[in-house]
Amino acid sequence: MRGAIQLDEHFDRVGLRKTPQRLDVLEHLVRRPIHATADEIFAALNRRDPRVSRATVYNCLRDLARTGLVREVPGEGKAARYDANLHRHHHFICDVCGNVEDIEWFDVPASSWQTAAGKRRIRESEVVLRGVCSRCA
Amino acid sequence: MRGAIQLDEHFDRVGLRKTPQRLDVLEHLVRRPIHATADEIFAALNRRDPRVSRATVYNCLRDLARTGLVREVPGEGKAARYDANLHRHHHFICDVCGNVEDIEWFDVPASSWQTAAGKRRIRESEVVLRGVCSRCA
DNA sequence: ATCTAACTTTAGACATAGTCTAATAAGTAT
DNA sequence: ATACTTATTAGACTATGTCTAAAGTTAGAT
Ligand SMILES: [Mn+2]
Ligand SMILES: [Mn+2]
Ligand SMILES: [Zn+2]
Ligand SMILES: [Zn+2]
Repeated sequence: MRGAIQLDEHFDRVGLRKTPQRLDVLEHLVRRPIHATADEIFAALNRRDPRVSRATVYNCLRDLARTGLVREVPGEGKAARYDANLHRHHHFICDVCGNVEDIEWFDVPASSWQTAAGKRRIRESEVVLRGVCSRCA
Repeated sequence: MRGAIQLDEHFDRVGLRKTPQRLDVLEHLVRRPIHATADEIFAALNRRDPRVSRATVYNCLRDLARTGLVREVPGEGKAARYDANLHRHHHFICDVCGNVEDIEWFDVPASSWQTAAGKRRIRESEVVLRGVCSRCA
């Protein structure tokens, strides 16, 4: 889906260099799809290589997000959570443990929000489901 | 809708005192329904009465949220935004100016998410619409 | 291959957002 | 009035995020 070739293309297209740090941040998000915070990523990468800096993790996330390789997940927590799952999907937030889980994409038809949206130009609609996850049930 | 009597009842029911600070925080959210941050509320209240403390604003928001008089709005910004509109409604976030606007409630039918939600027990589903607001268009 | 300019990382200072503590103030019960 | 509970306050403290300047790295030109 997003192999080495497409990554080369992407970084080339958006004018960013394919650095080890950027790949490490991206790989962490891909391999542990738990919608990690910047600090969780920093802790993991810095444990394996103490030279990696906090600023770099923030820089990488900013650049990866700006160019569309990752996205920020909406939610109430105080630390931003990131997502490398680029398939269109929604999110579920557990009332008990706070974990953020992916929900397979389903469409909220324009007919639902058309009237309520008025003159606004709608680009996308994401659903945030809340409740109790299967583990906490 | 939420007059003095219901407020008395509410504070009584949840075992909180109806203090001036709590009422001021609540009133600010009601009268300027722009989904303000804690710091925006603190700045406004502190300007009118320099004795009001930052900690109190955070304490009030925490207590009002815990007892259901206000709620936190989902979004990517780094500061939490609060909402005293207790009607069920969705939100729109402008790509350009970042303003958070209310969207009249519409239902995302269970049939939409039932399959994707699996074993999770769903309590509510909120929609976050994104695009360009009427002012930025 | 070397040079050069642009890009990136890094440490740490700085800024913003939020929590906690201990003292004071305000309300409630006896 | 007194004792007790709850709430507010200032400021210390923690957490999250941004910025700066120096050093490291890479791509492209010569
Ligand atoms: Mn996701
Ligand atoms: Mn709202
Ligand atoms: Zn859970
Ligand atoms: Zn706008």
